[in-house]
Amino acid sequence: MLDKYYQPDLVEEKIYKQWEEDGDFKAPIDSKNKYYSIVIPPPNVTGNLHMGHALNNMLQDILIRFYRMRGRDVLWQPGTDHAGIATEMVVERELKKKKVEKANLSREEFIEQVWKWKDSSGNEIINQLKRLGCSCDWSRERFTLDEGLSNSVRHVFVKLYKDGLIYKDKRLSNWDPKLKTTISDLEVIQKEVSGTLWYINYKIENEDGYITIATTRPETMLGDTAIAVHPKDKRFSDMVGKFAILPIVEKRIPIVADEFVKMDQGSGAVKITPAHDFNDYELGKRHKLEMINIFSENAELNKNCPKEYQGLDRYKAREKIISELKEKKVLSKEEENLHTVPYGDRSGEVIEPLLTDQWFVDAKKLSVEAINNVKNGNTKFIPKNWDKVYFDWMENIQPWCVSRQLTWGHQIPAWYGPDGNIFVEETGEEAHISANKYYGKDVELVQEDDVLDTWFSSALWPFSTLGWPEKTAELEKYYPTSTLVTGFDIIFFWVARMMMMGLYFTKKVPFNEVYVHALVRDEKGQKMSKSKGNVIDPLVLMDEFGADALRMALCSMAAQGRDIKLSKQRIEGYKNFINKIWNAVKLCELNKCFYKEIDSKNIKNIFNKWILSEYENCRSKTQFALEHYRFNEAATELYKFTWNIFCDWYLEFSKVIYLSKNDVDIEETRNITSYVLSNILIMFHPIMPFFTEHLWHQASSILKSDTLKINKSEWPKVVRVDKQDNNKIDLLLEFISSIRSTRSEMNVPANAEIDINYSRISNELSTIFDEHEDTIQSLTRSKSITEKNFSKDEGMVQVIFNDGLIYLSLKGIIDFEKEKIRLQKSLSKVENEMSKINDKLKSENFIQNAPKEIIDEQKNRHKEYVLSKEKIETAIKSLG
RNA sequence: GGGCACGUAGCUCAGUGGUAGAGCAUCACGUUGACAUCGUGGGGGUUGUUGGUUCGAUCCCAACCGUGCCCA
Repeated sequence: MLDKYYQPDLVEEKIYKQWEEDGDFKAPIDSKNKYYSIVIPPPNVTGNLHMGHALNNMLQDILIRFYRMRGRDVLWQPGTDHAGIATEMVVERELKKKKVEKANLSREEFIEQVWKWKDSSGNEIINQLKRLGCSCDWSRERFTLDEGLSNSVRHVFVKLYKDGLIYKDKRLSNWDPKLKTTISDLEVIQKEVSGTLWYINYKIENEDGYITIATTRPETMLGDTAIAVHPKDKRFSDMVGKFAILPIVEKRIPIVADEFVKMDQGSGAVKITPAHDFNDYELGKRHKLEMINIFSENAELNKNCPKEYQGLDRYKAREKIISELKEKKVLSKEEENLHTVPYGDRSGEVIEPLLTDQWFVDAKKLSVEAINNVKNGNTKFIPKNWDKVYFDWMENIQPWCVSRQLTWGHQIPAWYGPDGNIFVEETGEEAHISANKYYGKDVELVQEDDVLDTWFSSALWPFSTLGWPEKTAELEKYYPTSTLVTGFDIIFFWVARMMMMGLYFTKKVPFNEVYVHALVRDEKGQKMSKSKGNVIDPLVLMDEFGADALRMALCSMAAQGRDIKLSKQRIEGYKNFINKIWNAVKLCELNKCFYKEIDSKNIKNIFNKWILSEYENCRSKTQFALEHYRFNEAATELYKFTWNIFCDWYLEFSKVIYLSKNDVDIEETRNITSYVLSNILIMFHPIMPFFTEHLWHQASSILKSDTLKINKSEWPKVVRVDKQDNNKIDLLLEFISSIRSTRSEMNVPANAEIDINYSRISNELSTIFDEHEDTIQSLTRSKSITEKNFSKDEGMVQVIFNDGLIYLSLKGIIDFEKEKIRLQKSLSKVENEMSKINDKLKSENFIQNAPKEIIDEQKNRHKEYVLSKEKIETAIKSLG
């Protein structure tokens, strides 16, 4: 006998352990079934499970378990990435606590510290994924910095370099002065902030006049090398070609014309600092301007500035510049101004565009195939409209800066000779061989200090984790992966880059389908963030409601193209649902249900036929939904069937059968109940793995027992049942509902037994009364069903029902005034509907143009309403 | 500025070219041998606004209003 309640905290861990010990998640390599594979979006080693992870991984787990049950050879490849910046920040913080400064450690010493940290506290998130129930093949767990993956990274870097797709260049890139590294465009967040727009007069050389420029960053004027105006701007046309004198520095700079300048902004003239602004940089290249770098790596002014400014921080410098300009009386105006400022995603620091030597990937060339393969459908986005986002970015792609001035990561496999010549090879030995060839003698080489962007290694994830560049059996069997499940926020960071790398190196797309899911927000629709304090911790929710309830809640809300606003109440609702199933199983235990394969063509009892056909309807819809990533539909279908059909109706019907003396029916009902219940649990298993597994063992006597674990069960196959008599059940359900509704409206106490009377009913209904009297009595709490004409003396109240005349005898209970009001209300409802249909049927346009089925349908509805109307009117009249 | 979503019951959300649904909340009745983590029933909607296409629009189209996100 089952316990009173399901207690997730007592069983989840044990169940998971068992699955793992039994190797249930292991990807088969040798068998020859169709495959299904997913690579996990590798969470960052420093990470903790947040709601986004929970949704993302739960959806993957549903797909993985679903296809495993459908007999596919399944691989869910797990792992983590090394998260260069994030990890360095964490470890630096830890070291500081021990009074150790990173700067005092050698590269090797620091890396050793990071590995130590990773081994002790790095993989927290993996355990959290297990708590969620994720059925990854943990024996294949990978880390972007492990040996195999590092080999792939080096291999790719060298190949791209030799193919001319990676190059080193001095270019303007985003410099994070706090982390002292460059970051890619994608790691820069543009924020709108209010600031000041300063108008400064630059004197024209050898003239009395001046030109007024407007700037939000006056401190950069120390690096100005031109002033630009729009070529069509008449205000300045006579100044173009002349020189202006840069205040403070007192240096002559040209006034140039360029279409880039916006005439209606500021004064119409802008200062140009090519070494510290992306637009100015492009303009500077067009006009061959000098590029003067005025910042150090801390964003302090360097030796290219006047003495008194050197060493000043950029904001201090700004103040000093302003006061000096005021002194010189060349500051003509200050204006409040909204403008965008770039911030570092990780550090939160204002980013400084800086001219530095960096390594770049020629993404433009790689993007061609990446675009084509989405256009031709080799990779499909689901929902489809995400391909627009993908195309938009891909078509405007910029060179990808992949070098980082960090320690933790893949050190770039490039070596410098004494004269600075570069040798890019997979190993130091190979670099030496090339160098020796080049110099004709043995020389000392120094390896590049910089490491690669973490996303560079993540871009190889779908194939590097399978052993590439070796030709492994895994790669052969499971690549291209079937599906990638991810949030839209990393389409650029990750999906796009995997496409480029995958296609270049394997000549195949890395995944056939990309399912892009929503963002999880708080219940007010706000994005969850630590600073807002509105973070809902999935671990806390799992403690409170169990992993399954959380999974079911997320699943039923995972509608395509819509964000999820998660509330506790919703999760609690699914906890209750689990309890409902639990109790249904308990009832089946009491009724001695047992599992046996069924012969669907040979079912005798009408209720059993009916539930099987309802079940099949649910089964096929659920399967379809899961095949098409309609997670919420799958959850809803199963929920509705289980609660509103199986429990609310079928189990109630079955109680009546068990009370009968019909042994054949009882036997069959026990069997069918068990069959349906088993398959409900199997279908729920991908969504709610723990409690379905637990029940499988706890209630093994009544459930399908050919597999020891539900985990190993097969997804149910189609069942074909005779649906001929389903309309009888429909009529019965409708009849019972009408009686219940009338009882309730007449305020008949729920436990009072009543008499049902009828006259002038159809043969169909008459048969139902004959065959299902017990059921009707049980489900309507009535003690008799008798043919009898209306009699006011017996307190008869008419039931609003389409067939015959049905009355409840409510002698002593009935309140005639109340009854009149009730009937009037029904009447006006009916009249309202009738007039709507009447209007339609009267319209010639409708009759001429609408399809025949629709017209017939409306006519039928009309007929039914006419009957109801007559009946209600008679009932009202009879009350006097 | 460009682009993409979204606007349906008090709340959170499904859905459909022909009777608009669910969960939660709410109200009434109820502890009958699975379940009060429950049962039965009720109330609650001008489907953001205005036009257009159509016999018919909540659904398709356009504009507008409002909200959110992405890109510049």
